[in-house]
Amino acid sequence: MYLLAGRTGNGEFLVVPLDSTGLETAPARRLSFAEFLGEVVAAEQGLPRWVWEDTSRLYPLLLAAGVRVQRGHDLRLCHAILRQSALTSTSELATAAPSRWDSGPAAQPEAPEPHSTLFDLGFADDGLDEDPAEDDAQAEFRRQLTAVAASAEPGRLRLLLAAESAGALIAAEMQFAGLPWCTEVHDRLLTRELGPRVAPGLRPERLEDLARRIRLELGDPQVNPDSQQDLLRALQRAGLTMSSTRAWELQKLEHPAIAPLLEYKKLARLLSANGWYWMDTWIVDGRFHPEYVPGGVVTGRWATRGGGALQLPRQVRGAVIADDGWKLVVADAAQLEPRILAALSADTAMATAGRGTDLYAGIVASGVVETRDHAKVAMLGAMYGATTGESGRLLPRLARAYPRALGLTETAARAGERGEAVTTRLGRSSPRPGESWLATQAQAQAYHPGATDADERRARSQARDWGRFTRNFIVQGSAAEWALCWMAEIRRELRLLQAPEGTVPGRSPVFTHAPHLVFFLHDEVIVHTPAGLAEEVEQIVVRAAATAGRHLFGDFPVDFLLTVATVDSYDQAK
DNA sequence: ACGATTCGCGCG
DNA sequence: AAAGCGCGCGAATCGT
Repeated sequence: MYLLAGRTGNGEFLVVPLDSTGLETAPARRLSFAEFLGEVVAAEQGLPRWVWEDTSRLYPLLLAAGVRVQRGHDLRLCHAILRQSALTSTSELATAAPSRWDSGPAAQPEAPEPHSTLFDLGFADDGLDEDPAEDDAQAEFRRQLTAVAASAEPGRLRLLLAAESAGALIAAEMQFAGLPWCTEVHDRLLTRELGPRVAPGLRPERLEDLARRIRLELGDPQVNPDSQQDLLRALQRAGLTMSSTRAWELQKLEHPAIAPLLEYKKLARLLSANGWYWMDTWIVDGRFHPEYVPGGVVTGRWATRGGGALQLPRQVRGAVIADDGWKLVVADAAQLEPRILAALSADTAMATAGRGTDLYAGIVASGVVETRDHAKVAMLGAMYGATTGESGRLLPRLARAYPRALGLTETAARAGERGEAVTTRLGRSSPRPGESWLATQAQAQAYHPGATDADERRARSQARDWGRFTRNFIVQGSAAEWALCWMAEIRRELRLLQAPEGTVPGRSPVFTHAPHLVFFLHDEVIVHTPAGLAEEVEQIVVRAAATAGRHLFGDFPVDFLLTVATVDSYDQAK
């Protein structure tokens, strides 16, 4: 059963029961927020799917009131998928003129203030926009159901929409719960690396020392190591030939200034990206509450807004510490993208290489290449479109051993070079290139009177760029789908784990008493769990990976191996 | 003075 | 070691 929910113009909530085609089975009910909460809790007994416009705007209100739901359908996210998908390209939804449903990803009215966001604003705040007429949402839902039903792959699309919507619920829940963060440990780490905290704008002691040494070794008392051009000029004056100040270029050089400079760059990065200012801004009551943006990346991966949650450096992961009596279960899908590629292309040889073992090691064991590093760099090259270097040299050997897998990436690349879209396992299609791309291609056609050699070169290079994008899209996007299914399954099973105690489904202090997801990083999750349940959580996470594999690829025999660890702090994992 | 762009680097 | 994909963010620098 579906329950359509939304807000009316005057702050009331509307709930409409719908049948499987999106038609109402009972009149809409107008409810106060308190009534709405009661309705949600009561309805959860029947495991409905909540249909609403935007999970990221409505669900935080429920979470703040202590209410969770199990299943959802996010109209905004699902619209974006169906609008673009090659599987639904002839549907009314895809062919209609652009509407408000095409306004793009989560147009946030204002940047969230870290200290006054969803966790404490409650629902008295009127800053939220009102949902427009519910008719509109219902009509959109019906268009979506129709588009899916008429598509060539309704089963896959249904799974994709369910997974995307589950992701939206999880994203809101993870932001609400937050990642356990120990500011004392973080502060000690910063002090050990940088020296005692100083006022913003000043260099901590260690950085100041290093800056002094750099100036001394370069014989330039003025040079500012924070200024790239300043630094580049000073390095060139010291006789070093280089075109940038990138760390990997510096590493190749022999000069007494290089070592302190590399150290300076590392520490300056730590200070500016995850220093005391970051800590004060983003850690609230021992929790890091990043804002996740499901569907924020073209391929279907998540993005985040603020805090750089998806770039948490290994350096500071020691500050992610489980509460007393709790543990972190950290799980990482091993060589996810190559495994996805093997399954996508039904390449049984590649799947066999990864059966029960590190896939790169399996490639070595099959005699395709000599070392694990070679296997890895060659695989990445195949998925990213490398042509030169080590990776380019190894590719032919990989192609001989795994013709189906490599054939799939090549086909995807050729499609992109022609300006065509490619589609993931569950039905997310890549965007078409823009007008300027098409214009450049047309311009370079041989028969075009104005075309020059330079035009042609530029067009070919641009076509190859787009080919590398589509080549990667199909793998990265399908891997993102697997990860969504994995996480949705973990969430579902965690809920069953806590159910037997006679709790009310919609209302339970999950985030203080029961295992729950607290972090997601493309192919990695963290569950915060009471220590006594950690073993069961590990089993759930492993089982969920196998289930996700079956959901996407049926019986195709590819393993999705995980590295799983139960730890007290994030840096203890792998 | 201030918004947009570039560089460099963190993550997968 | 680093080029081939996808990102976000901060500081310096550019452009107005």
